[in-house]
Amino acid sequence: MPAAVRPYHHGNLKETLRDAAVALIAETGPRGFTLREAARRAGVSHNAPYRHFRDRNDLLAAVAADGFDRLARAMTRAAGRSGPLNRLRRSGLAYVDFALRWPQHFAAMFDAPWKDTDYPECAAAAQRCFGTLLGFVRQCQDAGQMPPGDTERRAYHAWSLVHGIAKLANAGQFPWRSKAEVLRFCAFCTGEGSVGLQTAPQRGKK
Amino acid sequence: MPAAVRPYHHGNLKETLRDAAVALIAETGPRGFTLREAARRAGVSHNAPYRHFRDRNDLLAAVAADGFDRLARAMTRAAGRSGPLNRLRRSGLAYVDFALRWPQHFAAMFDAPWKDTDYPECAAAAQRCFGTLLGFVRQCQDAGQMPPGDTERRAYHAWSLVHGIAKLANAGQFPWRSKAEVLRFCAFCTGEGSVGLQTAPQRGKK
DNA sequence: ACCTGAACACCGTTCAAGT
DNA sequence: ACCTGAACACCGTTCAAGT
Repeated sequence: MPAAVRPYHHGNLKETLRDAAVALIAETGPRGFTLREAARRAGVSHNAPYRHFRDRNDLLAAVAADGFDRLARAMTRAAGRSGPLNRLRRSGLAYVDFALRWPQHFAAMFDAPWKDTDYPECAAAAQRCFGTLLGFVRQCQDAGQMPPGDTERRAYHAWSLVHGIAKLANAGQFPWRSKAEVLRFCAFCTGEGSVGLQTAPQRGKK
Repeated sequence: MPAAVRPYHHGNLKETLRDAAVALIAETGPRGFTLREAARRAGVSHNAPYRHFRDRNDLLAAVAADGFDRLARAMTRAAGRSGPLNRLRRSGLAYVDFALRWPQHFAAMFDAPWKDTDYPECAAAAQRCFGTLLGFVRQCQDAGQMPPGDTERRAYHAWSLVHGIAKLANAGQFPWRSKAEVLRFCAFCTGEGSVGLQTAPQRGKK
């Protein structure tokens, strides 16, 4: 057997399996994904994956970690080089865009049970992702475009908003059918001089 | 066999199965839930459920619809009889509280694939749930506590925020370990004269 | 109408065995 | 070290059959 037919003995079976899992999840969702089918696509026996992953959840965690890396890159890329507040908003739009573009990948990142046990590489990737957002919020504060203090909480606040939009959109709970409409809604939520839901100014009070 | 031993021939097998599913999901998560185990707990054969539910997803949809009903009731109850803005905030807190108290039920409501096919009773229950929120936003606008117009979008905005908080909390993405801390964060997000993320006032601009 | 048992084609996971 | 085949205890779903 030439090496081209069996390249899995050279150490890249792990990545091959992860990519097969990504493709499989993209097709049928995290629930439809099976270890045996991933192995089948990688051209190995149904329990070869156990040489590289503890169990099914461990492979899902690898998919999730890969997703967090891609998401962080997409946010940084989208932010560009404009003012801090616009960078924050654009990264939020990129977050929602990512979720709509790779709904299954997104589900593997947040709905999988990888918090049950320890999947350090996955938690680290998620932390890097949040760190990107935190940096943008800090820049907004440094530039006087957001109130000072509570930097972490404000970043978690921004994350919650875009995460909720992404999740509800993927769950089909919004009336908007196209991705463009959802992104317009996201811009609505983060626009108008706030990155949140506006209340009327408390006139006459204090 | 006395009726007490076999009460399932009288038409309440459907509810019994749904409650068994709820309990099962609460114990092991939506993924751990199986039709066969639910049937076992209900004391019927492993395919008796097919008399009442099309398939596994159909039973999950019944669980989800039940969850939406409970959530809507919890939000209305929590709102109480104070001012409109406080009612909106309290219902948001109740939303997050519900998600933290019944994480698996909440997952069945939003992560299950019941949007793939038609589960009308589930969609209707979700709509009633959103309608509660929409009513509170409208009352805020009528009382001049939120800017007029875009009522639907503002309600979806509020929903997105609390949904994101609930989801990220249940995914273990927040640093806060206790429910009380998460609820305090939720109050932080919806407090301070806004129900969203504050940006600094655009001084000097228009 | 409602429920049952047997059957089919799948899973995840384990284990002894091969190179 | 890395991979395989057989085996175990599960699934969801279908179908002919029972009352």
